[in-house]
Amino acid sequence: MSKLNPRQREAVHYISGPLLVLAGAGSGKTSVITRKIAYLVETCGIEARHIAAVTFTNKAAREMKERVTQLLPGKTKGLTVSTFHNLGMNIIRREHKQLGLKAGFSIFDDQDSRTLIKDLLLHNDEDSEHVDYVRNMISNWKNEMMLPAQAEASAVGPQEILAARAYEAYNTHLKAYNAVDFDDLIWTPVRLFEDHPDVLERWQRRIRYLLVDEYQDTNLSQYKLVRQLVGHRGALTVVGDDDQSIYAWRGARPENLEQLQVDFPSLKVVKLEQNYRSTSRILKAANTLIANNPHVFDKTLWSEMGLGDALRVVHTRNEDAECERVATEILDLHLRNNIPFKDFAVLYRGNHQARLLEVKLQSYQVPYKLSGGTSFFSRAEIKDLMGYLKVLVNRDDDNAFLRIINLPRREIGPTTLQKLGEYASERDVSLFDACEEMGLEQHLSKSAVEKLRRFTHWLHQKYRQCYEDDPIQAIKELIQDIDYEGWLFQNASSESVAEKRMQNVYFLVDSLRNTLERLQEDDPEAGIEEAIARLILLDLMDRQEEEDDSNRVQLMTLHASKGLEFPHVYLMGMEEELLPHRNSIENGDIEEERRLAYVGITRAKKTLTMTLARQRKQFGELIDCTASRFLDELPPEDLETEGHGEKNERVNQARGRATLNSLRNMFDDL
DNA sequence: GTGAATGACATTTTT
DNA sequence: TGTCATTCAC
Repeated sequence: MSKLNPRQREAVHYISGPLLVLAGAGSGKTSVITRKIAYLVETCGIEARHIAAVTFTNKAAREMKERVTQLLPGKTKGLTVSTFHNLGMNIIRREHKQLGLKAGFSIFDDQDSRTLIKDLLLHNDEDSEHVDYVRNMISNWKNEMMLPAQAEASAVGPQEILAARAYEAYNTHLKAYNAVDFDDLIWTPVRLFEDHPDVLERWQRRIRYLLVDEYQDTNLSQYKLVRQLVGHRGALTVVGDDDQSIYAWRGARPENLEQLQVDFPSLKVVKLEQNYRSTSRILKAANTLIANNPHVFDKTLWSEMGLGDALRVVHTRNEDAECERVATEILDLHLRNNIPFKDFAVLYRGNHQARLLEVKLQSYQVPYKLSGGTSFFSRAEIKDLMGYLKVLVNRDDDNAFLRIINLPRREIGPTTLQKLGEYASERDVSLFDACEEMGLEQHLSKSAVEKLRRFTHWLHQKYRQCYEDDPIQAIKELIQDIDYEGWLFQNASSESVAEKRMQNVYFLVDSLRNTLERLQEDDPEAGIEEAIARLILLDLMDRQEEEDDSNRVQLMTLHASKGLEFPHVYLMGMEEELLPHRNSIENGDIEEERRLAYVGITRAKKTLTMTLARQRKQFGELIDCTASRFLDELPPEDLETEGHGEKNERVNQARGRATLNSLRNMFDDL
């Protein structure tokens, strides 16, 4: 780790009051946070267990933790470096009794929420078309800390009122299921702290210095949580960049940066403007572009990384030519200049743009990694097993119960479940408990009751084994008991798919064991239910991918690229209606799109190539495209345009062919 | 329970 | 134009 520059040092050493670090892209903000933690421990004598650093992603948290551990070997015991959601979960876990939650409470992920909302809407005879709309509304309300009643009171129009009613029902059901969703993980602690100052005080005593990363991405409830934990002490450092706020559509409030000055009149502001990532020309372009947005805090990035190449703007005939160009050029540079594939990243606005590119990369056998897409936890086999685990530790989770009750087949069909559901709601108990009630026999056939009880009885056994014996062994036996492997092979399209899925299942069990072991290092009392909850918040996919540190071209959306850097960046689809996106143009949200372009540009270390197509097939129709307004906002003297105007078209095609031929020859030689 | 047929859809998605 | 999810017939 290199020496800190004066600004960075100032940010690290300032501890006498609240501090806002405006950290431009690539200005070494992670270094500042990690060094500051080390400084607090070593120089200021604050124990690690009294320090908390909060980030948004697991990846950032992991990285930070690793770097702190390097700086402070053996002195990080008890240090909290976690995501907002993880912190919230820990608070809820410790205080669950006050909150009316039972120990093994379930955490509903996006998909679980969706399913529940869908059921609720159908149940009320509403069309289920608005599921996503309602889910978004509920999430927004929760982030804005509005209860269902408040939401309904402030609702405008029938659609919103409907959504607010669904919100009410949704919350009631969550409660009955002994479950919380992602948004609750933040908001529930906030409400708890509001109602119980004594509890808050306890947590304030525990967290004596708080550091928050990516502060521009905090929403209202996260902001509130930060304020509560900090109290009046002002022992707070937040790091953020208003120019990289690209999640406003998800409730993020970049205004929270400005709000700090209001909340803490003594706030000190430090700007980090030296960039250690990109060449001057790339930074100049980024600065020029973002200057078109209004700013509360002005900053200008500069670097000592040399002038660098001009930014290239490549016009192509259509999206096919665009992808072809990117794919062949990467392969060409790889073969000719020996540049490893992992030094390239291709960024785009929407996931669909990756499809054609994938085809092209495949045809040239260029290895690539597509990030985004289905996460580990949305995979069916993982959801299945998680369903079992959830019911195992939380019998009230009807959602999980319904997922697994007939999987694999136990000959328990919809009719049985319907009747069971009616009986359960009549008796006001969970489905699981309803199975065991004596009265059930009057509502269901003898054989149906028996099938249900065989299931609950079996699960009870597993439960006992979990808590009296080895939980991991119990889970392994559970998987064997239901012959999940057999079920996978029976249902998968091919053997290799089934094998892959079974591997995922083993991977999950393995991760569970690791998580449990690590938890028990800190707290020998930690049970399997804590490990399960922890796992839901972790994206295992990341780690699985990271393990094979492969040499592949990185493909991702602009959003996903935030926080990363690559020597050579391709920015595809620099067109009006794509970047800025059509919807954003309609809503007038150009500024966030501009920040998105800014984020993309600032990912590049050495070269940046922006591509666009003259024509693009959209929904089966051929559309003429206009170059993105953002291209006009870049300094022309730093751009090198290629393929613009009809005349050059033939030259380009010829060049494309020549490139291809030379590549073919090289392949033949190999 | 499965497969074909239809129809709606088509931004971004840290947890 | 592809994709997906739902639906219907078997």
